[in-house]
Amino acid sequence: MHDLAAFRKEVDAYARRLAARGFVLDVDRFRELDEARRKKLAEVEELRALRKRESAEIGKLRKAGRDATERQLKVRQIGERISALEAEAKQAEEAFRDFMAGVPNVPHESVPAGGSEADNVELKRWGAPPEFDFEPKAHWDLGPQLGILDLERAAKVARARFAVYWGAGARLERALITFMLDVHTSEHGYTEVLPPFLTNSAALFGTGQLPKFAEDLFKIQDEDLWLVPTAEVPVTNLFAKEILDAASLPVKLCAYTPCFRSEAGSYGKDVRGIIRQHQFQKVELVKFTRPEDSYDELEKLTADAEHILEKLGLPYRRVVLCTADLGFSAAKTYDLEVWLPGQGTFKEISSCSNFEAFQARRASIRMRRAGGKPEFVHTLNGSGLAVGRTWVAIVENFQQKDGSVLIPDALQPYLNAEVLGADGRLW
RNA sequence: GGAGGGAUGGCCGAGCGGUUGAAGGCAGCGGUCUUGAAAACCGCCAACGGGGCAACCCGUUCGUGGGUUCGAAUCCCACUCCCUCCGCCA
Repeated sequence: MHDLAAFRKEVDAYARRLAARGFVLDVDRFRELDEARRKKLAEVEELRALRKRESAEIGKLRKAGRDATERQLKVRQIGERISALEAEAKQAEEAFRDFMAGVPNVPHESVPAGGSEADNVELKRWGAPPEFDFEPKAHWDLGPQLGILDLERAAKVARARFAVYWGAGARLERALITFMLDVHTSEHGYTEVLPPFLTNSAALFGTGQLPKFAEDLFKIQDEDLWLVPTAEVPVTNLFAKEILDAASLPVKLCAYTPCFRSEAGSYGKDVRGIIRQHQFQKVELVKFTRPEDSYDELEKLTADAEHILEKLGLPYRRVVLCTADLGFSAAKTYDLEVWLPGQGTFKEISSCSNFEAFQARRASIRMRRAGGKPEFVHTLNGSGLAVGRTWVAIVENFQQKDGSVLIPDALQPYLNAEVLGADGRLW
């Protein structure tokens, strides 16, 4: 959601910036809806002011023991007109709000212009892709071979695009979650939270998944509850409708949750293996900052996510998304892409964004400086990291010729092992 | 699921249907005092929307949505959430 006063004042500038990300703002429609709404509002308010004055007069008359029947009749008629006008005003307000709710955030000035994801810009690379003296396998071959990944049985108990991890595979997933949370809390200063895995629609509106992207979500039947597509939703909304002390910012939270996505519209993409699943595990980083600090904090948050990859020795690159590839709520996004030898490509493993005040306005997350007025905070979040894809990256990057997988040093204490043997056991 | 109690400003908390946007306290801000700080004392302090260059004016908001009334924080109905007790249960 945008700052209405600013938006109204500079609609054309907003339209230009929105066009850069491929969104066509209907400026005429905006003006029409905005003016209609304000006109109705003014009418209603004028009548309400009149009624207020008249009612007070009646109060005085009656206190003085005088008759006010005539005035009462008159005010009753005003009341009827108010009711009628209120209904119209409400309708105009809703039409306007629906319109605004569908307008995405505008890209930050530092975001490269582009027409598609092909225009995203690589900013850095870390680590060298491993060299193999054999043909490296993809995880969808290696996992089942080791007996640690089972997609057939997952489809039996759920459906396609779910996974069952067995033995060392399950342990590896769990170790990664704990490892990531430990690093973020003890080395990067985040506070761990364990939020609900279901949220209501107000929370999803706050972060921007609703109303536009309902088809990407799983919903509980007959309840106002949805499975979380990312911990961003429950964690960002933790402070919805609150006013934080500016001195307490930035607030840095990290959370593990499973994430549930219907993946409607992604048919044919990443069909093999566990790259794209209806359920996956993720450790998420969320920050609430003062507006002037948010871009510095985005750099730090992204570096925090990168630190996990570096500790695990996984080669990756950082990409800044171009205007066309930006998500609905984001003003700027860095994607971290990990090298996957089985597929010979970099694959997104983390997405770190600054939403500026876009989510804060939708969810009403504010702060107050000493003695000042409430101001909207800036919100940020990023994966730190997607656990399932980290699992894939480890299995594919550290595979040996015999099918065993070397465990990165940083993870060894969590698995109490140095290698995941060709027999699927940890040694 | 059953019975009862509750929801008011950043926080706590009062509030006969008619200058109540709402007492009081805490916190915050400004000042007096002090070498400085604390204490004490004085003053200021809700949010959102609309209008205006501005001073300012108007409206809305006391969990949410309806209703009664000339007029609702205050009365009625429904719902949501929280607390206590009972039942069931990881």
